[in-house]
Amino acid sequence: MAVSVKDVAKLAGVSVGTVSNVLNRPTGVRPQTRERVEGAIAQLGFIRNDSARQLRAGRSRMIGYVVLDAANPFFTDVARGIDEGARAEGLVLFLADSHQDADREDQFLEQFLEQRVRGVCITPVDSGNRRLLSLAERGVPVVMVDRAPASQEDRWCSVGVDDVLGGELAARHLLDLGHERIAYAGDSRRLPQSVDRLAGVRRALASRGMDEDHGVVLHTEGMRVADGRSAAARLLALPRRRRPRAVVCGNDLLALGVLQQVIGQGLRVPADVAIVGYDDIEFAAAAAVPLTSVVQPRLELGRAAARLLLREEDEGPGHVHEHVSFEPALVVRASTVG
Amino acid sequence: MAVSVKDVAKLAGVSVGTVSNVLNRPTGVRPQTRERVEGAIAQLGFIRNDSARQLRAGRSRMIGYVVLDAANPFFTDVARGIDEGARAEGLVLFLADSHQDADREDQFLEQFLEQRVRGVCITPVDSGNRRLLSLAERGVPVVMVDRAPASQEDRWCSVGVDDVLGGELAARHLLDLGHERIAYAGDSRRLPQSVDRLAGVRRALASRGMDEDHGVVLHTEGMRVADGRSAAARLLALPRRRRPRAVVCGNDLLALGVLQQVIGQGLRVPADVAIVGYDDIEFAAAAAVPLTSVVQPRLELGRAAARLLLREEDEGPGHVHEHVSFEPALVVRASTVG
DNA sequence: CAACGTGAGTGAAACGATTCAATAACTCGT
DNA sequence: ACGAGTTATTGAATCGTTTCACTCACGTTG
Repeated sequence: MAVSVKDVAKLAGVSVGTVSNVLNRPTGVRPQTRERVEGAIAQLGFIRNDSARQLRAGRSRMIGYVVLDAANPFFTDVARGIDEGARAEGLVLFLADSHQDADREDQFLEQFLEQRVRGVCITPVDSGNRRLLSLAERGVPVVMVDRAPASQEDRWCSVGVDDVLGGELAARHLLDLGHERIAYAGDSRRLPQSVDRLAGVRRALASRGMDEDHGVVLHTEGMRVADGRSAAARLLALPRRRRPRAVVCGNDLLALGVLQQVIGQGLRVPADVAIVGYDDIEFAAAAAVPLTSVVQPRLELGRAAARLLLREEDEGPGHVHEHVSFEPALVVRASTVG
Repeated sequence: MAVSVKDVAKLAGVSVGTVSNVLNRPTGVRPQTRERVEGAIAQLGFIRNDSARQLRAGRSRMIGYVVLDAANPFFTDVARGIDEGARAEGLVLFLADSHQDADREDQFLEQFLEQRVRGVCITPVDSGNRRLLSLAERGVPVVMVDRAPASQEDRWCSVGVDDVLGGELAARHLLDLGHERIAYAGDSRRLPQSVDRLAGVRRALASRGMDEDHGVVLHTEGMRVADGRSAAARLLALPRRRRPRAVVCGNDLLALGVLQQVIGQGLRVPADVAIVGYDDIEFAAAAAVPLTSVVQPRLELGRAAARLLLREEDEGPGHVHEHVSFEPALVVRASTVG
């Protein structure tokens, strides 16, 4: 049924070696022979079997990117950046959505391992994952995406944005507007990004000599729109006096959820509640009240990840892991001023 | 370097066949032997080489889904539906973003072909693509997603929503509100979905005895937010008298773009311009002015696609292609009434 | 006790492309 | 016309798994 190089060789009256040469090193095959082979390929509808190639080569041409939530435009933008870099080297990007679930993440990593991927980019749920270590130990390039370089992390490369600074920018902006109490909404029990952003908020408060009392933490179960709605519900349930009139959100999806809930309750933004998002996704500017948000250079993040991955692959065992960190910036819109 | 079954066999003191049995048919291996093998596997950190398995098996365990725009939440939701179905059968979903570019689409299909995927779901840019036909001819299940069953299309299965009806619902709603002129924005030069939705708008106009004059078509270059902004700019540039005060958009991203532009010009929605979107993505409800939109059952669409794909694979050559069509519905929000 | 079954394990062959040392077929210069 | 040098082609070996016909050792049975 399946057409193989053998069939092509037979039809063209050459050896399999020659067919392979036509496929991989066309120069070095006499034009006349080449045409004959190409004719046979076309006539038979031959298509290379990638499994066989990979088996022989000992590795594939894929790289994988495991994200927390494929429905979050932030990650698709980063993916675009990685894809650009990978494509230039003839590699193909395989996107995997962990839905912020450690088991799924593990499954995907297992898949990647079995597929002998060339490298893995990941924004992990569980960075202590066995297989992740396993990958790294086997010399498969692993790049942590969207994580600021962890202290002693010498197992892999990373690209990230300074999340503490991002949180601080957001909070300082609100403090400058005169807010005395600031809430932070995010999944800070599980995601380091959220932990850092919260730390930034606290740092801003501290730098103005304000203690813990001025901050309220709204822990969420995830970082999606629905989680934002429920966080806002909890916020609004606080006694009026102690309720912060400003919220920093761990990402824009949360912010959109908070916004919906707040408006739905008949309150006004930013008059009654000011909101700062994070990521500045395309929809942030188009929201009911355009969102003030912390911008991250998404495309650059992806490009840098691809660059690091390729470099590690290139350098082999002698490679020294690198950590690239970008700076966030604040975009001010109507959700905080006006 | 790489640990293979051979190494495992040697360490466990059994033959490679037995190792394979432990891996694939654990019952039928004496517990004592099995433990020895499993021990060796753990000790050596053995990991199956999927390329070799696939080569031997003659097929992979992947299915591919080629979308027009991975940043459009509509597609990620459909993907989730497909993923559900595929996962249940032990298959892995591979997402590919064509960016509405025929060349990219073709590249991905080539990849899939070489990988010997088990099936392909696709929302095509170019449904006449050679490789797509090639896939189908080779007996690889192909499912067209988000396309109403084309007339004589007997090459593959399809799942879709009645786009003509969707367009009609949108337009009828506006006509009921008293609008006399209706604009349609979308990439109707390339995307059949958009062509159909436009046809629906026209049908609605015709059913009220209104001729072509009452419709204005704003052709866009794609279906993203930026395309919506430029379409709106063109709309607003029309002489006041002839300018429609209602727009049906080919999808919600376009609608969000239109909304942004219209508001940015200081006009009001829906007072000055009423807007209807399409898809009802999560962000539609959270927009500056919550969008009236045509809902499609995204998850069901994906699930149905997976079901069709698996059925075709199951039935083999005797399979008769099926076409599943869902009905759209309208969700009315503030962008049209209020 | 010979014939038969059964359960456990073996090992060579196969999957399809690539590689590479070994030819074969040329062309030159002398 | 001979050897050296170049270019084009060959085909066996290889990658790691799975499969399957086979062996072997033990009962069971008539």
